[in-house]
Amino acid sequence: MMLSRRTKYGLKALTFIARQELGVKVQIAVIAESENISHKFLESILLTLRKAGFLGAKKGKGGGYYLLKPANEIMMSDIIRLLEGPIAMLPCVSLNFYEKCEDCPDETKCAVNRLMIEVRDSTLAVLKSKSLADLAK
Amino acid sequence: MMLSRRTKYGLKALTFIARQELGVKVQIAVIAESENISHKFLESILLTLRKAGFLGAKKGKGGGYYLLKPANEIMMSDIIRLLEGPIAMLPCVSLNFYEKCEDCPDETKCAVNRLMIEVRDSTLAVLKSKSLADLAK
DNA sequence: GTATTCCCTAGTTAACCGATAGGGTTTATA
DNA sequence: TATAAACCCTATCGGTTAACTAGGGAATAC
Repeated sequence: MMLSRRTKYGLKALTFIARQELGVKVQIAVIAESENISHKFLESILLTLRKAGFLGAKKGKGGGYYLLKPANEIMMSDIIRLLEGPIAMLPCVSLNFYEKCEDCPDETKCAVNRLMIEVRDSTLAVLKSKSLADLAK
Repeated sequence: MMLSRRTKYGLKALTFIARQELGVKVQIAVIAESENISHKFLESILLTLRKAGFLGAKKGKGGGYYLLKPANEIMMSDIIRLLEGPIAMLPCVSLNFYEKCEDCPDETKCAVNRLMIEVRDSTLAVLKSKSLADLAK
């Protein structure tokens, strides 16, 4: 139910980067200090975001991270799926990470399944409607 | 982000009980077998639900668990708060389990905070509108 | 060529989840 | 009143994961 620090830090870092002028490179150390995040931990989070294609990175002096896409095209649902995993609260209602429940013979008859589909849809409606640009405002 | 088995089993058990005639007592063993839940684990879950006032219990032969309130007065938000804990995805946006973030100097200025408030509200809207009677249907 | 900055793998520690163990207590009923 | 049925309660444990931490490697600007 809880958001991991990983995701929370990732969102904060992205927001920080999105607030810079377009194309400006931001260093891990700068974000880490400003947002009170462990440097090394943040490093691994930004690496994940880079590998997934949200961030670009430049090494060496004057290097740093920068957005690869306009902030208004980076949707919260995508970031959270990447850093946190499924948005659904049960594997059996996950759109992107579906897994059958062991204990449930027929999930179409499962009351919990039905409830969690509704929760998923309402959460997804929010996360799909919010972009990084909204966070940075 | 994920719902614990504890909560899932608890919801399934409550639904099972709610489907009985009013006042009928249901034994742990019956629910455990029907829903494929470990007997001992389910025992501890039902105990929690009883102590919180959702279930009554009768000991001895012919005993079992039964609802203390009509199913349509038992709201999902209350059950999930009891079994799972906070509905909010960050302590700093939790209504019932609020905690300040260590890393955030001012949460009114925190973009993640604002986003998670929206997620919380939309989740809560669903969970407050659904009762055990809806699940049992 | 050296300081800067990101890249990558692996390890560590603490907490937690799901489950189990093993009794104790109450109650119905013969 | 003996017995079996059923819930009550605490403790423990193995496995997994989260949140870091360590330490070096590779690219780049100057």
